[in-house]
Amino acid sequence: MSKEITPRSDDYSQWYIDLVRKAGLADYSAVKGCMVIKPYGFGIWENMRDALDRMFKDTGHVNAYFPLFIPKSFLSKEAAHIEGFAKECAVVTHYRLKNAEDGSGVIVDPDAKLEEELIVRPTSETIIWNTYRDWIQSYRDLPLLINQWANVVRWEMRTRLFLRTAEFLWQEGHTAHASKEEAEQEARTMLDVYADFAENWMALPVIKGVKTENERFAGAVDTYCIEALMQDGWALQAGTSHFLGQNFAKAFDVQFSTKDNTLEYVWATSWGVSTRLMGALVMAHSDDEGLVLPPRLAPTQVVIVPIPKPLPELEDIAQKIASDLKGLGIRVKIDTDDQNRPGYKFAEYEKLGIPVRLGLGKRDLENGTIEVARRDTKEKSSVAIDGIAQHIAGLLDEIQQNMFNRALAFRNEHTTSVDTWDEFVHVLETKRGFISAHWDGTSETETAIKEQTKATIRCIPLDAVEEDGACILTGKPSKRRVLFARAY
RNA sequence: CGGGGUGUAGCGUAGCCCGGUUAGCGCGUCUGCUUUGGGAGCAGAAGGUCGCAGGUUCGAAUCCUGCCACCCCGACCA
Repeated sequence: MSKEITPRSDDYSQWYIDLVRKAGLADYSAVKGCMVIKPYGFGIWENMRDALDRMFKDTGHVNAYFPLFIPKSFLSKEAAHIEGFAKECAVVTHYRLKNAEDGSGVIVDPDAKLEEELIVRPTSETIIWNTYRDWIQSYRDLPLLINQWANVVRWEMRTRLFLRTAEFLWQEGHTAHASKEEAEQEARTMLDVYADFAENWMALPVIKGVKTENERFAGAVDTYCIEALMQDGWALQAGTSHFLGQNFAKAFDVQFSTKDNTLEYVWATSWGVSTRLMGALVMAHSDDEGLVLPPRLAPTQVVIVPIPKPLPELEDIAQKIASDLKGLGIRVKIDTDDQNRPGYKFAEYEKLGIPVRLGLGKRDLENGTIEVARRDTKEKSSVAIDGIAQHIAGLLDEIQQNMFNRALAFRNEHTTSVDTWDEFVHVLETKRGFISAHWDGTSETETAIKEQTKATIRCIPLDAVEEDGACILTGKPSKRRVLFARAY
C-alpha cells in the first residue's frame, strides 16, 4: 500500500489527483486551470502521439500547422459552431505592454488595442477552412487530408488534471472531400483508427458509436465517438470524429470544379484526440499502489534493480541483459542508484507503473536466475537468466493483452441492459457503468433523463441491433437500445 | 457566477477560540558512519516575509478590516 496515494475505495477522485501528481505525470501551475505536464507524463504522451501519428500517415494524412490566433469574425461564420464555443473563448485585445507611470509594474498599453480582436483557438475549423478556400479549386485538389498537432484553449470553469484543463494538447484532423460518401467514410475510418489505438496501444476497450443531437459537436452533421468505461463506473469520451457535411464549406465558400465542370461545395470531416487520453489511461488501469502502464506506451518497459552489495558481477549481468533487451527493441533502464534500498525502489517503480521489474542479487547469481515481477498482476517469479530477453519480450505482450482483457471484463460486468425506469435508476445508483436501454429518440426525453439522473446518452452504438422496445422514461416506441452513463 | 473551505520550510501539519520564551513536529534535503532480496538505523546540520496590506496593542501566526490565491460542491463542458 502506498503511503502517498489515497486508496480508490476512500475517494476515487482524490486517488486520481494523487496518482497524477505523485507519479510525476503533471502538476498544477501558476495559471488557474492550466497544468504543467512533467517529463514522465510527457513521455507517455509522446508515445501516444508517435503511435497515432504513424497511423495517420498510414491512412494517407500529412501534418501541417495553422495559427494559434483566429480573427473574431471567423468564428461567427458558422452559427452552430460559435454557439458551442462562445462561452469558453480566450480573447486577445491588445498587443503591447508598457511600464506603469507610478512604477507599479507593467500595464496593458491602451494605445495598443487591436482593430479586430483575436480568439485563442478552441479548435481550428474556421481558420483552416478559411485557408482551404484558397487551396481548393478543382476535384484534382481533393481529397485534402491534413492533421495538426497543437494546443487549444477552452476557458473551463472547473478543471481536472488531464481530463479537463483550460489549455490542452491534441491533434485535429481536417479533411476535404469531393463527395458526401467519401467524407462519411473518412469520418468512420478515423473512428476505426482511434478505436484501434485505444484497444491495441492503451489496452482500453471502447465502444464505437454516434452521438445524439444533444451531444453532437457544434457544427457537425454527425459526431462519432469512442466511449470508454473508467474503474468508478463513469464513462469517458476518448475520441471523436465528425462528419461536417458542407457546413464549413458553405460558411467559408469552399467550392470546387467537378469533372463535369460544375461548381460544388466540398464535404468535410474533423477528428481529434487529446491529452485527455492520459486521464483515461490512468483511470482505466491503475491501482492503489500507483500507475499501471500498458507496455506499448510505457516510457520504460523494464527496469533492472541490482540488489546492491559490492558485487561488480551484478553490474555486468545487468548490462548484458539490458543490451539483449534493447536488441529486441525493448525500452530498459538499469537502476544504478546506490543510495536507496531495494524495497524503496520496488515501491517507487510500482508507483510509476513500469510493466516489468527485474531483481538481481547474490542469490540469483548463485542460481543463474533473475526475479521477474510484473506490474499488472504483481506476480513475482524466478526465471533462468539464460534466454531471459525472449522471455521478457513475450511477457510484455502478455501484460499488454492481460490489461486489455481485464478492462474488457470490467466493462462487460458493468454494462447492464434495463427495460424499466426503476431498474435504470437503481443500476445507476448502485452498480453504475454503461446502461443499455431504449429511448424514444427525442432531445426532450434525453434532457429530462439527464436532469433527473445526471446520466447522458454516451452514444448509439454502431453495432446496435434493430430491436423493438419502449422508452424507459416515456414508454414511446424505440427501434434500438442506446448506451447511457454518467460521464466525465 | 453562487455556496463552503484553506493559506505556517520543498511537501504534510501543530499552534489561532483564550495575544506573551528563540513558531513545534513528521517526511524530504545536506554531512558522516553502519546498512541494502519489499518504503533502513544512529548522530549532526541547513531550511520560515506564519498568503498580502492596513489597524488594535507595550507586544500579533493568534484579535479586527480589506484584498489576493488556491481547493471542494453546484451551473457549463471534451
